[in-house]
Amino acid sequence: MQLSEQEIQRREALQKLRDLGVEPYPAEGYEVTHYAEDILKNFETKPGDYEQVSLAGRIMSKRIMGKAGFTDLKDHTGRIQLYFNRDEICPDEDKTLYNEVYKKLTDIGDFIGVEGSVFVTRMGEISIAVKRFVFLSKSLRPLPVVKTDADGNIHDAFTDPEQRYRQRYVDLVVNSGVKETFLKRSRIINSMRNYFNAFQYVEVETPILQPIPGGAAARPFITHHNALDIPLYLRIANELYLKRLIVGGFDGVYEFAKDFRNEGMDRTHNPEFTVMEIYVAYKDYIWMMAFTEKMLEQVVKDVNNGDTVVQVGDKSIDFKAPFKRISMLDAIKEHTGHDITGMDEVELRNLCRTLGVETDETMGKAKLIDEIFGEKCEKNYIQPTFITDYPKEMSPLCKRHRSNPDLTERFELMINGKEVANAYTELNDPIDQRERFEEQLKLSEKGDDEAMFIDHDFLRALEYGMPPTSGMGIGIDRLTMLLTNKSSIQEVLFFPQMRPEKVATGPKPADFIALGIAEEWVTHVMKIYPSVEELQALKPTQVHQKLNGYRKKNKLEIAALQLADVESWWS
RNA sequence: GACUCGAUAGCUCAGCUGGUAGAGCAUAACACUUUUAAUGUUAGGGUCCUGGGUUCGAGCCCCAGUCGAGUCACCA
Repeated sequence: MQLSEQEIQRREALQKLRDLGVEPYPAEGYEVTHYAEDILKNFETKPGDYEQVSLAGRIMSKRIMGKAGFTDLKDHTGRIQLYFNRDEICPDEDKTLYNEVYKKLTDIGDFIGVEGSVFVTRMGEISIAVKRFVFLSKSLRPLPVVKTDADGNIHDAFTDPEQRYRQRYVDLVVNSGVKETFLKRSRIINSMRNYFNAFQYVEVETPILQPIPGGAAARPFITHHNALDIPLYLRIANELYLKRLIVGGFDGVYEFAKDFRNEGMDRTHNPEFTVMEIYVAYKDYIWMMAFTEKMLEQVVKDVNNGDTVVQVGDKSIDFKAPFKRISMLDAIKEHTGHDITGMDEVELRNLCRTLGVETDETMGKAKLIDEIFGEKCEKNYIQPTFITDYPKEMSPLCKRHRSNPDLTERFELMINGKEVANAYTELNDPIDQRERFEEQLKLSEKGDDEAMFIDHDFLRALEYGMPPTSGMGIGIDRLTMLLTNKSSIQEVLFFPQMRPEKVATGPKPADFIALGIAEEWVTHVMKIYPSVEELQALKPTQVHQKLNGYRKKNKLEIAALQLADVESWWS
């Protein structure tokens, strides 16, 4: 491994610490009595509470000035300044702890624990006068140093998205605000969970590995189970399992589920993503609309200091319930001026041409309508809006509309021009469901690789009887993007999927050690012979002389090689 | 999948018709007892993403590739 200058220096510092009897990676825990945020917030009103404090965290910056030095410590609540005074740290003659250990052997990134008292510097900054400090963990790699000046300008920000996503741990340490996004994500999920639990609905877990990837139209990931010797799919949805639970007698079930879809990746798509799905018995989609808008209003209030208005880019979005409701056909009428009620496929195709919406031969009636909606209407719904009553062919798991057999009882919730939630009055007629699956099978035979499989066990469950049920799914990643004002899904996933990093293909010391070369020799051997192959292409005598010559020339403090040793590298 | 842009020191970035690489921060050394992006002086640090090509000479020009970002398409 090729170490940079700074990495070598830190390894040397590590050794010096040990030489001085300081353990850089102690085994025991460290007792923390206070946190940075608490001290900064409350010291001035109750200074008496902070005469003796103990904190632990990471060193973020260091400013030494002779016999005193300032260090910024970051714990999980924030940053606070530490004041190290030489004679305070080292009251006796021996000043090593200050001059060596503190001044030279602590680095940005190290974890330390400090004890001391809180005071205010002449510059007016609340700080900790350190009396004792210990190493908790030495950092061997330099962190990027991001500085903020008095006006709040950020200098030398760590901005390269590739590095930020691949090394999220670094991003979290040095970039303020990143952690807040993820804390908010957690609060969004907690708020939703609390809302459901208040209704006594039950949080459940259903299989991620599924023999039939059902519940949505998407290409799945496939894997193989060795003992059963069958293919298994990573779920693309959990809908069919949650409905089985409704069949089994649950009144309401929900799951925060990771789903997996083997499709393209971009700003709004990650191969694995989180969806919350909820199913409630004896309800329909009308009820579900009211349930959903109240839930979202509550979630937004919970994460937004009680406010229902969220700033997203240059738009203000108000989550105050009730949301606007409009049927898909009315939406199209509103934004295109055309009433498509009762139009057949030919008429729709002509309309698409008139409107400049691209079509192709394989598109059926439903797909054409969807295309018009997606092209002409979707982007207009900035404020939360329920789009209702979708064409039947688009929704094979959704119940036929009570007053129009060509439509289904479905809604999607559009916010900021994008779909955030999707819900149905669930289809519970097993005969109808079987027919819909069979239509999907025909699509599949035509080559649609996203058409749904027939799940016979699910049909069997429906045949035992499922109560009228409404279900709703909401994309947690996309909701989080909205509420944190992020335009990329990668900003709301800790570890977004990335292409694997290229591994250095160069030779590894281990390859040479495997030949029997002594460890002390390996780095030198590698300097002369970059690969095992190049070394072994030569004669042992030649290598033997060359290496011993190298040893002499560079005055290496290691024993000369014997020819027999060198010869053994070829065996 | 198509197009556009990017990859140079640990980090952020500069670089010239094509003539062996620069700055700030970080690092090391010295000075300095309350600093605020601390400061001052000095020093070290680079396979200029990879591989080919053109050229006397390539970080720069050409070709191919890798990775990333953006736009579009596809997908929900």
